Amino acid sequence: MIRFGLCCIFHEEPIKFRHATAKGISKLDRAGQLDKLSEIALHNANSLLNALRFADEHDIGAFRIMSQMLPLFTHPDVGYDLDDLPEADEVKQVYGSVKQFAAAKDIRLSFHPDQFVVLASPTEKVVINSIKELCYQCMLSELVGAENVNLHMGGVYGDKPSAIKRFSKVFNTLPDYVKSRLTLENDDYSYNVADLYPVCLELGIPLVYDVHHHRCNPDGLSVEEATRKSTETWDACGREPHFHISSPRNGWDSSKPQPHSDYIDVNDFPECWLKLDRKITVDLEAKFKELAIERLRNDLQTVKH
DNA sequence: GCATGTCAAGTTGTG
DNA sequence: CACAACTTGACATGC
Repeated sequence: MIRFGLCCIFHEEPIKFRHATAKGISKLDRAGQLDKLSEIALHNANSLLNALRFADEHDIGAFRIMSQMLPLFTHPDVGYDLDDLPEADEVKQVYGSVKQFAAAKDIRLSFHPDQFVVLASPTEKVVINSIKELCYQCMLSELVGAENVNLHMGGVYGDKPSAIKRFSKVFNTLPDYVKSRLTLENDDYSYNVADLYPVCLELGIPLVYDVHHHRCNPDGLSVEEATRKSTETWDACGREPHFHISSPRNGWDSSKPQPHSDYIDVNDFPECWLKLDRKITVDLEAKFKELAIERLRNDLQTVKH
């Protein structure tokens, strides 16, 4: 009933994704830049396919794809189009294999743009860059068959309702291939489920419920209530609910419960998720990645809940 | 080789 | 006011 999701990378399994720095790339001439970026893009595409094979063999039903699959794609100076890469055809072919494999094995794919993507920002330039990044990730989502591109609302700027209004306004201007993939996740400082639920319903955006963030940043809702509200937003578009879980590295009593620990403490796993009589996705945000999934699965079976 | 400092980008809270 | 935290360490440089 529960499919567990792995986020971005592996801890022990030797499947690696490569990066590039703008500084390093800038030193090359344009042809050299595209050669290197192409090489990394093809490497990462093959790693993604290997990641899905691993997932299939280990009963992992979801995988989050790292934003840097195509490094520096939206960078103002060294950014590029997929077709600029010498190996664009090979890269696209591997993406096609990824899409086919994920569909055949029912592995749910998602993206999680990083903190620089803030549609609610009052700074126009930040919004423009954010939209550019979302267009990139949604374009890639189409090629590899990813369902979700999951966002945070971002900053408050001293006035939550105004920030949410700015978000809505920008959201409505986005092209369909972007709009149809975006989801909103409650965060650990600013926006909780109570804040996001109304705007998610209004705009038809599914709400990804992160129970760890909810515990760091409570809103008066119980875990059960927040789970129900989130589930409702997924039902509204006929899709499978998607949740996140992690455990605090320094324990719940510390002043900083936000940092993630190596594994998931089975006691942090909401009992109500086990009782939902339906298929759900739970991404594990834990440093030890595939090892954490194996351990949690084991703990859930052996530890009385 | 291996150590260590650095890396495009936003926003918030802590020490 | 610098730094860590956020979905993630890897790359570049210097010895």
